[in-house]
Formats: sequence, C-alpha cells, structure tokens
Amino acid sequence: MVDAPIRVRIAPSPTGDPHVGTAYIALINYLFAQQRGGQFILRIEDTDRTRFVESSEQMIFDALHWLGLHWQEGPDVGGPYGPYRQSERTGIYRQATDELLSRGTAYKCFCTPARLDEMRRAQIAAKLPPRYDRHCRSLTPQEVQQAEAAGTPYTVRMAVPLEGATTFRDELRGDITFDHNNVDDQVLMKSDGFPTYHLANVVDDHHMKISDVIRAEEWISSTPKHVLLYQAFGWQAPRFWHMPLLRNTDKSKISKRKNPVSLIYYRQAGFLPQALINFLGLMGGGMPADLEKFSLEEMAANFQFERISLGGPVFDLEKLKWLNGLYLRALSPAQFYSTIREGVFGEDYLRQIAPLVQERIETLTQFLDLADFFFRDDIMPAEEVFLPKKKTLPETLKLAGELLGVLEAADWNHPALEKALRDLATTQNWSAKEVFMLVRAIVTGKTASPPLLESMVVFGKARTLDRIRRFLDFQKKRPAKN
RNA sequence: GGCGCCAUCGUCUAGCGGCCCAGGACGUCGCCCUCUCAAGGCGAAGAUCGCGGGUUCGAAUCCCGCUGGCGCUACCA
Repeated sequence: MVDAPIRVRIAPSPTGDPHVGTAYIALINYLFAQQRGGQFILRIEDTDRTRFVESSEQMIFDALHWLGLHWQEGPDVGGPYGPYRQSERTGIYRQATDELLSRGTAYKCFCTPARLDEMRRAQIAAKLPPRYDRHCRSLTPQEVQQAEAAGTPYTVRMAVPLEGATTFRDELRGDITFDHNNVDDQVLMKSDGFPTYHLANVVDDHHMKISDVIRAEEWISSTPKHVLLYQAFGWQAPRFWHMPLLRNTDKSKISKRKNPVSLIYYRQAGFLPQALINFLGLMGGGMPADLEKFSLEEMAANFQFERISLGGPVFDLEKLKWLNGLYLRALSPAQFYSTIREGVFGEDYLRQIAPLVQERIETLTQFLDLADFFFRDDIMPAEEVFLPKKKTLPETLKLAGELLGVLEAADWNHPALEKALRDLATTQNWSAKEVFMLVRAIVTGKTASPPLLESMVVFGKARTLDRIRRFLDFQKKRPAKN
C-alpha cells in the first residue's frame, strides 16, 4: 500500500445542481493527485433512484471543467476500471453482497419500513439511541428460506461485530476509535437491488484501486463501517483524509437554504472560475499565509496538506467578491470585453430574452427598461411593490419563505412552475394573482414585467432562488418599521 | 439523547514553548489621490488566543476537565 500508485477520486451524486462542496473536495483531491503524480478519478454515485436528476450528471461535468478541474478517468472519458457510473455496476455489488452473505458478515433483513419506523420511535421515546435491533440477524436458515420463498422484500445488512472497537487513522487528525456498540448494522443493499453508499463506495474504491479517500468531515462517523467492510472482504483499506465542512454564516453545514451552493449560480452570477477556485483554496488553510491570490497551478505547487486547519470555514461571499474583482481588473480590455460579452450578454441568453420584450416596447432602447432585471445584481423591491394590499408583512414574508422550498423542488419549466405556484397559493390560502405578483416583485423588482414564468425559465433556477434568498435576508435584517 | 470531530479579531487565516501585551487579508471607519464613483496608497478600530485547572523558569502553542459549535445517528449520499 505504501508504494501503491496514488489514485484519488471525487464521487458526486447526480441529485441536482452541482454543489460548491463538491467543487471544494474535487479541488483538494485534484491537488493531491497533481502533487504526487497520481490519477484523479470521477465516479458518479447514482444509486439513489428516488433523488436521481437526469440533467445533473452533465452539469457536474461542465461545472468541474469550468473550474479547470479535469479528471483522468470517469464516465465521460472512460478508463481501465470502469464503468464509472454506479448504476452500471450493480452486478459487482450483487456479487460482493453474496460474498459477504456466504461469509456470514452480512445477513438478509426482512423487516418492513413500518416496523423499523415503529422501532425507532420507541427507542427515541425511551431515550435510547435509534439503532437497528438486529431482529433478523438471528433468523434461522429455514426462516430466511421461508421468507424468501414467500417473496418478502429484503435488504442486506452488515453484521457488525458485537464486541470490541474499530480504530482507523485519519491522516489529518490521527487515530479515531469507535466502539462497536455504537456502530449500526447498516443496510448495504436496498430492497430495490441497489447498494447503499457504504457498500458501493468501499467496493468501488477497492476495485478502482483508490489509494487515498479524501472526502468531507461528515463521513467520519461512517468510516468505521467502511473499515469493517474492507476487513470483511479481506481488502486493504485506503488512507482517509477528512476535510472540514464549508459553513454558512451561522456555522451550520453550508446549505442551499442559507447560501448559494450551486456552481451554476456562481457562473451565471458573473464569477470567474479562477476567482472561485482561488477562494476555495483559501478555505481551510493549506496555502502559505502570505499568498492570497493564486492560480490552480500555484496551488498545486504550494498547497501543503499539513497546513490544513480543521475548523469549518465560513463561506463568505464578501471575500469571494473582492477576489473576483481582483481577477476582473487583471483582465486585458479585450479579455474583459469578451468575458462580459459571453458571461452577461451571451448570444443564447439574449436570444431567449428578446421575444419576451419585443411586443412590449416602442423603441429599441426601451429594451433595458423592461429587461434590466435579467442583467442586474441589485434587484430589491420596495414594500409598496411586493406587499399585496390584502396581506400583512409577516404573512407575505412567510409565503416568500415557502416559495424558496417550493421552487427549489420544482422542475424548471413553464408548466411545472405554474403548477408549483398555483398549488402554493391554494395550500397557503392566497390568490394565485397575489402569489404571482409577489414572485414578480422579488424576481423583477417591479409590478410590471415581461411574462413571469417565461422570464424565470430564462433567468434560471439558481439565480431566481438566490434572489428570493436575498429578499428574505434583506427583509429579516431590515429594522421593523412603526 | 448517544457517538464523533472541532475551538485565535465579525469572516478567512498566521502562529507549531520564549522573537506574540498575537501578524496578514476581507469587511468596517478615516485620510490621501480625484470631475464623480470605483480602483490604488496610507492609517484606525477590532482577539483578556471559549472557560477553568495543570505541566514548565516561561503556553495561543503540551495535558486534563468543562462549555460551546458542528457532524452523524435513513432501504440519502
């Protein structure tokens, strides 16, 4: 293992927009591979078909490439250890599961979701840690056969040793120990035949010869399960490096509720990839303290893993903006022009906006009077604009809060958006008209605009959500009048 | 609740036993430059190094306890 070639990987799930946390971990993995002459691999972890989003995978590829992070092996470029999409590897997991089953380090569990639910509730009520009670672990072979013959759906769980403890080394923190009492009999294979993260991850990392697992801190508590799995298979475990989690201003794990986390947002909002990647490089230390502005190449040359600081860094937009300004000013006039031309006034973008205003203007220069909100950053409606006549301010802000979740969950096209907004109106007892007007105010800053839904589709989900978030934020901080 | 991780200015961080009554950057404020605004230059405010005990001639730095924050606690990753 010591002299095994360096191979690292990033393993995002295609469940929505590419996440800034994914970019952060990708960056660290990329730097690691660069510095040690290793391979950087991209693997798509699409085993959760309930959260799967079709368009997500391509967006992940695009966003990472936009940032300049390129991989040597992956679903799009191939490689010797493919396929690199977990949904195409189910046979491998099936085989791995059978092996565990035959070794007795895993067992079939026929418990219904209802029973598990009830069990958990009882445990919580009794102030016990919610954990699987290992009911099916003691099933006799005949009982298992019977249940199977009856066609009872089952999951496969890992048989965690009843005693002892597992210690593993985190390369950034040292040894970490978990008592087996505190390790749950994790589900490895779901009843739909797809593996859970834990199984797929360990199996793939082994088969893909991953030498170092560099991932976010949230995985520390499941690492003992992974180590136990490597042992159950008789495999050598990789090294583990757990990076600190990016945080919201309130120190909680960075979330779309409180921050723009979509890489699509940063691109559309006019951030340069060099600035974002530079900023990410500032998070959690790693670079010499006297360097503030640096390129990806400079990071590869100077980043030191021993310098990483473990406190979760707050993702502070203010500093990102400052950095972005630095990069913008460093552009030559020609570069700046083409950057603006493509980034703000992109051909495709203008082409979509034009028809929305065409029938509403009398001279060409009125174009911006109507379409300004597509290009501006500082849209913030006044109370006279966003507050419906028959609603109070608190009622309105509450609805705006709901808006965030509703639109987050919606598919970004006209019919889906219309339905989402109308449904929201119904459930909240608002008129559709009032809801549409509120959204119009937040998105466009005005009471009169090009058609709202079409505009939102063109404007994009990431920026629309950001506008709502900023609106909410602004209203919350605004001193209450009266 | 249980388990685990973490803890230096509002934020990102430097510091790895004496050079620190803690340095840099963002943000904030002031001054200069200037037709304006930025940018740029200069300067200021801002951290009893979470708290309490040790160890040591000496601790932000090592140890212990506490507190706090965060994460995990799903047939999500």
